[in-house]
Amino acid sequence: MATIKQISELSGVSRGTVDRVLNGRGHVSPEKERLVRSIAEQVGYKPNRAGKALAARKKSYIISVLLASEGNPFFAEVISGVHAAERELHDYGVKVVLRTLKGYDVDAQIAALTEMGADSSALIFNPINTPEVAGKINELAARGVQVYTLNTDIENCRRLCYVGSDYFEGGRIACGMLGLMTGGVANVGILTGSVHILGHKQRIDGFLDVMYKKYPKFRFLSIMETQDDDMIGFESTRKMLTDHPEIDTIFLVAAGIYGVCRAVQSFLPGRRLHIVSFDHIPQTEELMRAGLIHATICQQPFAQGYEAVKLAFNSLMSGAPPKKQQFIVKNDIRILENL
Amino acid sequence: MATIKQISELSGVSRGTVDRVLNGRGHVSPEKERLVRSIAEQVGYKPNRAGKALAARKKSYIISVLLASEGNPFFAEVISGVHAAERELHDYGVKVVLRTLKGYDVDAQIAALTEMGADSSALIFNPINTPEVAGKINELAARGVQVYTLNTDIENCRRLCYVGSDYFEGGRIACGMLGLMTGGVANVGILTGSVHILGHKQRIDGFLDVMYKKYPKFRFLSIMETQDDDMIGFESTRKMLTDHPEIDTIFLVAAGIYGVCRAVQSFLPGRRLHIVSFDHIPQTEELMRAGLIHATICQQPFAQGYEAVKLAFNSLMSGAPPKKQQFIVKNDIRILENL
DNA sequence: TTGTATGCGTTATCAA
DNA sequence: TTGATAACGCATACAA
Repeated sequence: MATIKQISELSGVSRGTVDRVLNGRGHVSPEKERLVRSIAEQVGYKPNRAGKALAARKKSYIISVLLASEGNPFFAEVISGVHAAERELHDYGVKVVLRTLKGYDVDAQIAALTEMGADSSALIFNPINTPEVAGKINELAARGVQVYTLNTDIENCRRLCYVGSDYFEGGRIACGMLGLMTGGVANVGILTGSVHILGHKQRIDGFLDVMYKKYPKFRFLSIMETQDDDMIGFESTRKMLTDHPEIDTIFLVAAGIYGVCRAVQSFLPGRRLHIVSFDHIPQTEELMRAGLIHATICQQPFAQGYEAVKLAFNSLMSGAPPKKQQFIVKNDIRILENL
Repeated sequence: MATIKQISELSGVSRGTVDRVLNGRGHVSPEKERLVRSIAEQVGYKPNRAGKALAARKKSYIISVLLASEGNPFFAEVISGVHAAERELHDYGVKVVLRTLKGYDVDAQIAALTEMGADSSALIFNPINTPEVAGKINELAARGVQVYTLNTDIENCRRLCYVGSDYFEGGRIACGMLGLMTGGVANVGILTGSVHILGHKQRIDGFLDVMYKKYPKFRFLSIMETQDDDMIGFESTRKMLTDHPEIDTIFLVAAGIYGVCRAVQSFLPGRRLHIVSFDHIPQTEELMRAGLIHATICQQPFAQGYEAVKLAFNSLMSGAPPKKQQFIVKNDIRILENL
């Protein structure tokens, strides 16, 4: 409602001084500082984003996005969301710079962060969960760069907000779906990406949570890793089905789903297993059309990319950090009919 | 990229003239008009929303939202979405005026449209599908009011865009879910709101589409109406279950779900039917916790309200109508674990 | 018909 | 330490 101009009139100081106070630029006498602050408080001053945006065009903000996404089709939609936000914010003097990395190499990620952080107002990325990366985040934050984590979070650091899904809930949903599909009776095998990856572990925890509380007739027989790889997934599944031919239900926690499904087809031909997976990539669609996977839990990748950029923008424009430390997108059940 | 100022410099005419041409205000000589247009074309002029917004603050745009929502809890989330967009756009000189009506009275809706249309730049509402309302939309459009339909569409009129779900797809998903839950064998009863309401009919069409193509062992035994009312729903269900005690699967197309579920409990105590419903209202949650309803198809009510307002805003600010005539939100499967 | 000046809210620059 | 002023892109009232 109130503008800087009004505050300057009410307090009898110039607009410049009000600006200096409100944006903490210093060089203001303590009395005036107090005066302006109290008046701004009274009138409930909130900076106007349109005005800020217009002024910002002269020296525009840069929001950098760094994704370890190359070769991982899941991120295609995340990137679409980033681009959509970019188009929407283009008029407001914001530049969005996107950079991708292949694989999860800590040194490469930190090098990229260093480079991008140099000229960015905000930095959005999917962190590798190591102390080195956390330290880098703190360093950037200390230099005034707003850091956001996307899709994956990291603990004990000064990131402003995590944008992503609730992996534990995702696992619970997967179990709930399998419960509905099997009538509550199932011999379950789990294929995860890696037991060391936090998100995968949380999905399994969620799955087991529902299983123990709600489905006493679920028997959990085996868990193996795919390393997010189709070949390893094939081999793991072969072994699992050989050791436990009574498995009729598979919980696919991560990638490598094509290899797993091929193994199912090869070693249990004609048998109809109940399979639930995560995310929606081209292979998922193919496997669902083939009737191998029956449901997949999605985590709104588009919204993740879009919201992360918008959150950063709003924070830059309003001057205040996000109110919530987490922006959790809803998990989304997909079956063939709503792929 | 290019601004009005730059175009004026390139073309050697004043900013005022460029403005007159680009916004079709007339009083410009044909030659200058052609000149300015060709240059604007060349440089790919797109008006800057921040600048427009700032200028608009002097005489701000009004976006009116009219919802036949009173007494219908489904719309609570739609309204939340409207408010969220309002907060977001507040800085850009836009006022959002919300008004609600009780029930679906054509005269009342038209009267409200007339009143709100008088001082609105854009009008968003869920139309009753009658020629009178269509005529009113055309009248408003002729007077320069941008009209958007929300949640429900209406044919043969000059509304700019429909924001809502795909009801046919919703029905297909419901059948897909029941297919998964029943193993493809079911005796189905359908309880719709009214066979005369287009959205309800489309959901049933979608359901039958999947049923005939994919589930040959589904037997469709009976369809009755609830009139969106719990008492009528109870009575209809009682009759349906008496006439067809073999029913083990219920497709709940619309409201009145509480009455239906109570009837199921009363007349088939202990029997576990497969029930799928639409939308997420407090009753739905209660019935799902009680294990009566197993899945519900939601249509992103929040996004509907939010996107409709934003679409109107973007259109007002960019001067161009939405590119798409429909903004279809995804249908969303919910089970107990992701309510 | 055309051009100019002013203001929207904010920021940056320059002068005092 | 302060204040005045110009600029961002657009719209409009007014002057020519």
